[in-house]
Amino acid sequence: MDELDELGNPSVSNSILENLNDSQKEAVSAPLSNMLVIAGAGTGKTRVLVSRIAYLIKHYMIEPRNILAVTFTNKAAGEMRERIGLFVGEFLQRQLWASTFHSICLRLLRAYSKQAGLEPNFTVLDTDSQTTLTKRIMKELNIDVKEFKPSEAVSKICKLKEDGLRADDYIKRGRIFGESQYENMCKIYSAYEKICNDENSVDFSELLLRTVELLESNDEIRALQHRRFKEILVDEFQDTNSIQYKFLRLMAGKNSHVMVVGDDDQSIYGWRGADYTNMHKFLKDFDDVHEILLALNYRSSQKILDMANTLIAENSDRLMEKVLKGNIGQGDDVSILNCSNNNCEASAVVQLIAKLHEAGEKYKDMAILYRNNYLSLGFEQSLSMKHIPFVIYGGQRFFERAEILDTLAYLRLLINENDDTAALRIINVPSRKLGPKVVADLRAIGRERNCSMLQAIRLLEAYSKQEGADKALVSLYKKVTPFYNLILQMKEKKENAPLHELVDYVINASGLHEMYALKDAKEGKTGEENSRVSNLGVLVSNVKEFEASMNAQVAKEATAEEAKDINADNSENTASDGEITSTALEDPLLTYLSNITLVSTSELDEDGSSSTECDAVNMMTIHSSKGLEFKHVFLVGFENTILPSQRSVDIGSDKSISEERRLAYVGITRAKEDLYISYAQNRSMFGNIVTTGASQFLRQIVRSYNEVKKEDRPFKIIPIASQRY
DNA sequence: ATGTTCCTTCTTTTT
DNA sequence: GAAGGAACAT
Repeated sequence: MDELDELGNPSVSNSILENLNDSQKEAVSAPLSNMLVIAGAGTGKTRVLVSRIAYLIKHYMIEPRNILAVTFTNKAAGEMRERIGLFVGEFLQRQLWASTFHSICLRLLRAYSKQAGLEPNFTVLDTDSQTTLTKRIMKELNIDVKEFKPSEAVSKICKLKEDGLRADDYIKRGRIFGESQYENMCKIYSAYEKICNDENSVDFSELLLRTVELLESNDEIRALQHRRFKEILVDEFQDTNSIQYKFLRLMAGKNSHVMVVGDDDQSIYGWRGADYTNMHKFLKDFDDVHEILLALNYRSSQKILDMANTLIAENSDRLMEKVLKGNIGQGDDVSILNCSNNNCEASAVVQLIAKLHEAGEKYKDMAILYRNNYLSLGFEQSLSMKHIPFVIYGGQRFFERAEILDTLAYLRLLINENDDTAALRIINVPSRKLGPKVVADLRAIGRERNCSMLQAIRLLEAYSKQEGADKALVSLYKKVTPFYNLILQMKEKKENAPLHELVDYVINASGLHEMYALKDAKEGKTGEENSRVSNLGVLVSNVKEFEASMNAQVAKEATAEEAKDINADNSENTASDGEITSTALEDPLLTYLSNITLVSTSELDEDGSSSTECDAVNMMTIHSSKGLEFKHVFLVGFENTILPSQRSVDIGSDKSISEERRLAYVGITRAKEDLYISYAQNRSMFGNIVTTGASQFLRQIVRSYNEVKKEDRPFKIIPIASQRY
């Protein structure tokens, strides 16, 4: 290649386009325009996205700071940044925004908190606090939390926010035909909104909604974003919900271009609002959309792809029919294991794993995928019995553990003393003899004076020093004094010590350490890897890690500032959005807490450590396997009532079954070389034995090969009889 | 205020 | 079958 660019230098774009196929090249090197890339499973979607960004920077000379890349998970954002760094170097990579919808909104809201109607130190409400808060509201409104579950109310609030409806809008809208709990929801939502505002906190959907409202109402801020973000790229576009779509439309200006990449066949989050028809809408709402299809699969053998193609062809609501074509050969037959019950399914799978390992395969190249978390149990036991190492992804998450949430509640209170939700969580944890009575008294004062519990205590402090103070109030103050002093001491520590010392102090001074040590001891877990005390330790080291990365970032930002000064001539919008980049000036605790709520999982698995390096069999739900690939895949519990789930069958709509079928499709397309699909005729579930049998999806696949000679089918069915191992 | 026992519930999950 | 929550007793 001796192509030269306009300046007569060898073209840098060649190295970016190297090793891409024609349609990938077309996407990466397309002219600056709006683009919809439909990328089937394993067709190099992320690669195209990363290469496109590199191409924008190196070929079109777009400044990294004018590029916004949106992903769904922090993990995906991190990977993307890393891979872009390989192309354009770390210095340029650091200037571009690559993060999740929620992180972007958080950043914008911090920068424009005043315009968005928030105090700058607002906190992000995690799911647990959100449910607790809602429960509290429902109890105060005398709504039966058995009949109408707080979690249902929470998801309703989320849905309403996703539709852009505030409590007032919801009340104005009135009840929709067939809508249950409308009157209750009106009350709950109004109260919820008020408390969040009073407590200066926002939940996840609020991050999006508030940003959308800000951009809609503030022409200046919107124009600023338009000037800044010339190129916007979105990964996993089939997973966007309506408010995220709205956000994208608002962020894109007349002269910006948006490139979205997605696969409607892999849309498996419809149940939480994702709407893959946004891909369709995109074509209508954005001008001159350049459409590109990636169908060449680099991941799986043809027989695996044939199974996947046959399955997904049954879906009638696809936006586009895609037939995945592989380029790594036919491969082996897919094995379908017909097991008589779940126990022999587990032993058969484990035996196969052992056999593969004996043949020299690595455990970490194998994965067991299942529809529901509880299905992992039998496989865990069988693997343990054979002393085969395994890692379970998902399950209970580190930042959702009680001991961690307790610690975080103390920390949140130090940042934002309006946060009654946090205060209520820990005022009596560990026990300080501050029961419901004391709490009710404090909240009564709070209501009267329109302030939070902590501020109520402060008022009490001043009041009880007065002559002739009310005895009941003085005794109330005496009761809460130790707690109040504890918080004051923590605040002092916060000012005078590094973050990790503060966290360590909070854990010990609060008595949480002692309390959880006792609990561990009772369960005989002292010193164990997963004990509560060790989790608290992990939290402290996580804070240390965060501090270290913050310090590194501050150093880098300083050099970046210098560089900016040097190129000051090209600074049309340097000053105008400078405030967004100044994360370094923020309170480190505030930054840490926001990060925690937005980042939480994935990097830290259930041990709280990043244990990716060891050779162990991977176990996870099909949902969490999206985007991953493994040499050998065991797709287990491929049964009626499980996949498709009973609930989706009960709903009875094509839509709900289609999503389950896509889920099965995602599972199948994770496999590179070997795919084993297993099902049991009988399964013991929740204590009793249920007859399940092969999934309707499997029967459909098999049926469609009825006319094909056995040796030409892409699969073989192997009966596994009940026997003892 | 707290410890005990019974009863319910039981997708998928990121942010 | 296990875990978390609510009602009940201490």
